[in-house]
Amino acid sequence: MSEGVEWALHSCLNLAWAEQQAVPARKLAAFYDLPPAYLNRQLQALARAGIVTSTSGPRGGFRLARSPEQITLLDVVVAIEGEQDAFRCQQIMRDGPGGRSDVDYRKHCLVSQAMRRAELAWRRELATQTLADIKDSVESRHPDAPRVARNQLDTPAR
Amino acid sequence: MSEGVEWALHSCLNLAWAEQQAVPARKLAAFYDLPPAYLNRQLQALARAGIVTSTSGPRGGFRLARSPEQITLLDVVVAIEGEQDAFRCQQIMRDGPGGRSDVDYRKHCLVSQAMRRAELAWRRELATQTLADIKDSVESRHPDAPRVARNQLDTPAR
DNA sequence: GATACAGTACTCGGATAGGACATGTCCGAGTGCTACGGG
DNA sequence: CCCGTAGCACTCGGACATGTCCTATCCGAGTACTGTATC
Repeated sequence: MSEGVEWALHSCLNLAWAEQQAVPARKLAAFYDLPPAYLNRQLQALARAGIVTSTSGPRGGFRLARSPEQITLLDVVVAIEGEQDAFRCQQIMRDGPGGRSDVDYRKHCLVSQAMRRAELAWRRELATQTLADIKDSVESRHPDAPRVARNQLDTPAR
Repeated sequence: MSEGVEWALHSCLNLAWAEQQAVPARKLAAFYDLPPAYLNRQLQALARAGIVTSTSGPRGGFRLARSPEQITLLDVVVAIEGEQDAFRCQQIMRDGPGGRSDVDYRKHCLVSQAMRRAELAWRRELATQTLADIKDSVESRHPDAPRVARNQLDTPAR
């Protein structure tokens, strides 16, 4: 799995703490000392998925497109990794003895079904947890986290 | 995820139907029209993991190292994909504000914990299902599957 | 006929290329701010 | 003092290199079989 997922999740948390203030990729990258241009690329993926909105120009940047309660971890993972499952059945049974080309073995092959069951368990777990859940957990353990984040992210007064 | 996982699972099933007769990689590959040398590589990984045993020379090949009841899908996946998790925390919080280099954020970072929860659900589902489960399901749905497999895999009498 | 032995064909195992995707970087299009000049 | 406007700095967005891992292949080491010659 791409490490961009980790970056995206932490960045979304920071965006949540930034309230609705637009934060440029440069600042989100500086927060964890990440390559700014590359993080920008991941944030673009989040924008395409409708998780964040982007604004160009000065005072521009990214902000959450909806409240953290309505953003699941699965949303973020899918935005970065893509829709397709990790295990994708190649339907090799079609070339086996008795294989039919008019059968969709992604549904009928029992190996595929078993792997899909595991994949669904994974997705269900990710879909259960929202960004707000993690945010609340962090805040209850580190009450000053929001203040620290805002301090780092807010544009310094000129 | 590597497609070698799919090949390995189907090949293990075929090895189960071959009973304890050694089957060379060439025949397992011919079963689904796969590249023989590359499948051999995957089978080597299974051998290193102790899932199958290998025998060189004529009448040699691979056979299951233990009964299908004692081989979980997780065993096969780990043998091919490796031990490490799909999501591996890079501990970017170490470079963030208040980050400590003496803290293992793979355990303490809540993002990492949430991702790990999902990963554990996935692994648990894979560890629950054994090769025997799939084998029995296939046999109950296609009673002639074992015979077809043995027909294809057994060395023709000379 | 039984046996020893050399040759052979077959198999795994690891070393070796090729290609696809993740990673990382750079520059252009667009936008809002800012400062200046005029009314 | 207020307003319009030109310039500018900043941001995203996509196009362009680089590295790493999956995919695929080939050849050598080892082994069991087979056939033959000998006793």
